[in-house]
Amino acid sequence: MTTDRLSTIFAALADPTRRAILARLAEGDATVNELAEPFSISLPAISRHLKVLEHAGLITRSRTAQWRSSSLRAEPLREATAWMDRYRRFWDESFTRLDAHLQRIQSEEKKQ
Amino acid sequence: MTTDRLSTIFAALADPTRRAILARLAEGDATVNELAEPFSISLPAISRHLKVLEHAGLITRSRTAQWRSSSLRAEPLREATAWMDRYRRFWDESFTRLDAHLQRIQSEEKKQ
DNA sequence: TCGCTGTTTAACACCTTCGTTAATTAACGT
DNA sequence: ACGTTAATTAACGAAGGTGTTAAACAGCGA
Repeated sequence: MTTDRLSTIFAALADPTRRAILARLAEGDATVNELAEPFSISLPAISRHLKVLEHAGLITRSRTAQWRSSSLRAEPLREATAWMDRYRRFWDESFTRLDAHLQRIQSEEKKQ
Repeated sequence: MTTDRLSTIFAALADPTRRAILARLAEGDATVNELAEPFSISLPAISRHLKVLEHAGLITRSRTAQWRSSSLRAEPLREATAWMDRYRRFWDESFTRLDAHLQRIQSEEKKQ
């Protein structure tokens, strides 16, 4: 149930191991072994996580010799953020103030 | 596997039906029946989606008489956005410019 | 070619998620 | 009390995610 892009992105982010991998990649490209090192899970498991991230567009992969290097591609996060921004006024103070300001203007316009 | 807050939030957002429900709630509170109306899935299914959203803190629920009204509580989206913001420099142009600016300042400080 | 290192694929188990229908609970109105 | 409306819980099945170990594949280097 679901193959839309946003769902894929959010699903990819819904795993702490994958988020940690992204965090690691933010510091620079890394091989599968390097990425696996901090975790107590097997290499095949990491390999699958990388496949999920790649499928979501959150990483790209290149190979040199027998090493496969992953690099961060955070553009999908922009999409995700863009979606969430629709709800910003429900939490963001400055947005609330802006909203109040606009309402004030509106009600003043009505008076005239 | 996983009960950390951020995972719960992202997992909740990884479903298009749930995102649509949030979109609907952005226009105002609604009962379960009202929320179910646009979808071709059963009421129990909607009821569970609401439970997922509630568990993620994305909605709160109140009851009056036999109706249970849901209302949006987007604060968790702020948390999610906050997490993603760490990667903003990987996609946002203005961030790149800011980054370049900061690096310029830093390297100039080193010269002195 | 052989062996080593790095990584993926295969096969399996387990648990969770998502949907269904049927039954139950809750509160209202008569 | 009874029937109706609103919503949830129960019980079940299909599908998918995550992890494991063992086997396979890929590329290097002697």
